[in-house]
Amino acid sequence: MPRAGLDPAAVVAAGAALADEVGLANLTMGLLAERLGVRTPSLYKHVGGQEDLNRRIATLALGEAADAIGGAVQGYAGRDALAAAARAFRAFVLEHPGRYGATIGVEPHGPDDPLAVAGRRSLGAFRAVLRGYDIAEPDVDHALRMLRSLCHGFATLQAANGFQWSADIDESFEWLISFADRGLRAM
Amino acid sequence: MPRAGLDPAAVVAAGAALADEVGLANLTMGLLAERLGVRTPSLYKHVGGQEDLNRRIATLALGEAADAIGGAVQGYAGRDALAAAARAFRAFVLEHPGRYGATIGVEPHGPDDPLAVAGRRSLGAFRAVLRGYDIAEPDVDHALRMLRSLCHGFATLQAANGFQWSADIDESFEWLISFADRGLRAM
DNA sequence: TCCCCATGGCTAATGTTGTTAGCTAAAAGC
DNA sequence: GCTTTTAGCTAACAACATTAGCCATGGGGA
Repeated sequence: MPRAGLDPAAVVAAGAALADEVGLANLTMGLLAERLGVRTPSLYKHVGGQEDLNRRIATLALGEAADAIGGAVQGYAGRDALAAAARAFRAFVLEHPGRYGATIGVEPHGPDDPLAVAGRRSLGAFRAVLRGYDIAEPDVDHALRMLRSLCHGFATLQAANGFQWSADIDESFEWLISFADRGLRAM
Repeated sequence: MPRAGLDPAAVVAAGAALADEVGLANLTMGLLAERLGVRTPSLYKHVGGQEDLNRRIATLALGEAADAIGGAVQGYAGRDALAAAARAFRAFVLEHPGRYGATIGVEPHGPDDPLAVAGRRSLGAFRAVLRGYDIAEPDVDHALRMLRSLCHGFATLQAANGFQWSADIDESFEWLISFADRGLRAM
């Protein structure tokens, strides 16, 4: 019985990668165990179960998304920052649909939940973009929600193949960035 | 053995209602059968299985959404139409989170799939709103995708309790409608 | 160096859920 | 009234998540 040398982080990382490959809905404990060269019940030594695994994948994903967006925005402001953030977000969702899907519908257990921390961090990356615009304080929260809805909606619709008809999707996304930029500058 | 008098439509309607009650993830064939006063395997006389049931619920939901939005828009144009459509859409998602959730990630099997027909119909309701603005033809598809992303993103984020912090959510949504209206009028 | 014990792996077993097979009685058509 | 279709049933099976309980590994202390 040679040891596999697993730990929670390795299990979560493999779970996230597998979710991206086969889709979150097809991520099964048995499949993940097989991928890790281990029998299914062994996973329970590292994660609490499927719900806990999903939570941890979501936390990982939100942290990675925050890094990706934050990194992309570095050195830019205004329209350039907005475009960089939006593109980085969409790229992340399209490259990692499984782990991003894990973030939908999970709620933090409290303000100290790592999930909540990662969520605030990724929100902060978007909030930084808004500092490049001249937005009155009471409007900032609304603008943030608008940006988030726009990016989340577009990326998830595309990931789910929700855009059926002809027009080019990349072009639509660039159009959408311009639309948001014009609106924010006009405030 | 008295007959229950079921048919596919009744099963799908009950499934949609149950999904709204307990959440799509908790919609189980056994629970639905119990709700209908029937044993689980009997459901398979009316629907092909869980995937088929989900598809049919999605089709129902898209049709209902199209009706709700189309009805709300009647007699309005421009900003009023946009606001009516957006509010009707969000109300539908919040009142029927289960059946709306069923629409996410399902793909039509072809252009004649009832799912595709219902999808085009609900899209048409949004497209009608855009006719009240002066938008150049090549921009219409992009604007449509923008509207859809905005409404879908906002409604699903709210349904998943994705908006944590303080600001009032209804107020944010109204703000978002104004934002979109200003942007569309400025084209 | 040797022992010990915490721990990560295993097998076996259980409960839940989706699904199929095959039977039977109720309805519907002639 | 007889036949045919069919909607319901029971029984059974397969996949999956999870728990219980066993045992070997391997690191830390005597």
